[in-house]
Amino acid sequence: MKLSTRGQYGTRALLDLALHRGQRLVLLRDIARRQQISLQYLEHLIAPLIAGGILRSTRGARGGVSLARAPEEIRLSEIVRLLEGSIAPVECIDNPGTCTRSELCVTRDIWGELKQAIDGVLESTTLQDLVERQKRKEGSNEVMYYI
Amino acid sequence: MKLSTRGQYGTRALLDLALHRGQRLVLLRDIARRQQISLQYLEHLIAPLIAGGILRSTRGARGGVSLARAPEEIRLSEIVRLLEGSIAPVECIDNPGTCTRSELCVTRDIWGELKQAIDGVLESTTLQDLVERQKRKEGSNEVMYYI
DNA sequence: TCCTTTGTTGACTAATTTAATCAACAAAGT
DNA sequence: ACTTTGTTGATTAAATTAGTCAACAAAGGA
Repeated sequence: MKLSTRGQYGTRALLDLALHRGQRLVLLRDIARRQQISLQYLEHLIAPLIAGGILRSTRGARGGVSLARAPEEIRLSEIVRLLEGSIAPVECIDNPGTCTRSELCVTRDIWGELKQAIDGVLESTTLQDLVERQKRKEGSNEVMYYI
Repeated sequence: MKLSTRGQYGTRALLDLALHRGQRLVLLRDIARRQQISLQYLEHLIAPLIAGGILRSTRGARGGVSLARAPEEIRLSEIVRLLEGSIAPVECIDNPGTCTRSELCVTRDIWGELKQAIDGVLESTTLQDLVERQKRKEGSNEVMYYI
């Protein structure tokens, strides 16, 4: 039941981007530095996020990335799904055909409820929620969001 | 965010045992057959359940396994923890020291809430709940619990 | 006592997944 | 042209998963 580094890093990267967006595009290099993620690894996490319509990017000098939508419109569930695939704890939730006992299996039912519980948290949290939490958390301190 | 076969098979095996317990001990061989799990693999899943005080076993002829406690007293959270380890979706929930940013990291906070949500489902479900669900589900039919 | 049955344990292995890195490329600006 | 920045595919080392093999331990029965 572990989240891989893809989901962890990807979420951190998007929060970092949401916190640092301004007039100009944000450089992957800067996100990588602030979040202590290897740039080359981060580049590979970016691709599915662009394909999924969460990120926009521009190449070349003065290029960089930006959110394709408002942070209020980006849910954690979407980020995790794009980077990790389905969050169903077992295969047979998404594909009942993979197991012949699916129809009568009550353990399957429970794993389905588990998936709903997970979904509840991820669906109800947006990038904006994380931004606000972060600002509230660091508010009184003078700390910046990992400069 | 996947459950491994250890957690899946282990839960199925314990439910099977709860459904089939009677006067005599239940044979691992029978559980394995009914649940379509290799006996040799099942044997390895049994060990941590015995160590964890969920199962009791007797060797030799007329031997077998039985629940060490009433099914009402066995929670899914315990089964999963014994077979899969911590259900925390990221390391830093259990060990904040593994990441230097733990204190100020709001993504960590969210993964903590995710863990709580998962725990909520697993803590609130007992083996007896699964037994009742199974009986209710098969009740009107004449189907047996995977003979 | 010896044999059979049943659970226990440790060693090993093949396949898969994870977490990256290397390297060539594409596009945008100067 | 040249530099900067993102894009993509190939490759790899390490870890994890899902088992199997095989020797052993204990209980009961003949």
